Amino acid sequence: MPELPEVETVRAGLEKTIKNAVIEKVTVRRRDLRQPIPADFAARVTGRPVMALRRRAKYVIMELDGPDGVLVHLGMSGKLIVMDAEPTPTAHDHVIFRLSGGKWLVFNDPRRFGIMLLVARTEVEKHPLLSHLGPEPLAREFSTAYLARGLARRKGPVKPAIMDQALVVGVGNIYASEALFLAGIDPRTPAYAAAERAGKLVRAIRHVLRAAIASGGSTLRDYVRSSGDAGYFQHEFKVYDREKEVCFQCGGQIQALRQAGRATYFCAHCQG
DNA sequence: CCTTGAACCTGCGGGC
DNA sequence: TGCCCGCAGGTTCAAG
Repeated sequence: MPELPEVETVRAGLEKTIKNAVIEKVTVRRRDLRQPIPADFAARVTGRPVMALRRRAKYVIMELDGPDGVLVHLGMSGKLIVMDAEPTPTAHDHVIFRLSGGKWLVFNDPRRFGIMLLVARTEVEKHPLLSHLGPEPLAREFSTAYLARGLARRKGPVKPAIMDQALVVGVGNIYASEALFLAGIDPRTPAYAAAERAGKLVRAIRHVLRAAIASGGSTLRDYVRSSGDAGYFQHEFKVYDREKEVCFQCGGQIQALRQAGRATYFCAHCQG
């Protein structure tokens, strides 16, 4: 469910509402997520202030006072919601934080593909879950030359390649299709053949991610911001989830296909 | 290495 | 109405 823009929106919302709050009490209602929440999680987090909220790839890191940070991944269906009153626990509310200032933070994840772990703050980048990650798409490191090199050694189609978090992080199934449309690149193009248009693709990826962040992300089914509000970038989709609809650019028909098990949307006329 | 497909799990919508 | 199938903003693992 969440790609970089959604995770960044959640991070920013948490920063605004719970930064500097002290974690007064933690209730772990269910710990069997993609990786189990450690047995001592609540004890180690209780009593500590939230000093900063960071994001790396699709992970949120709540940095605590002291050596640790809470590493959170939302998987496909995870939510982090801040409330002003004690929540009545509902199905799939796995962790509930009571914070100073009368705030509550709820981690809800129906499919349980998410993660909530404690990691040493200085070791975050070295953690096995994060150590293989490529550059942030909005950072300088993600340059035309870098992407061209990365694409050049791949034989498969360009769309799954840009979704590979080892090449570049944060691009998921929605924004991969959208970025390729903006760059005018057919998603079936072999990655090595798209390498010559890497500059265009870098700009398209950055542009679509920035625009989506500005809109608070995309709400299709269940993604919501930490305030509980929906995002609205879904109204800006050019191709995603628009099979058989009219291409806004050429009037042709948007097509769908399946690549590496994921739905891909594109306009065959605009994307050569 | 790179690629693909299956697996993880729950809920929802469509077709019959 | 109810059931079965397929599908969903992700990641990891095995196997080719």
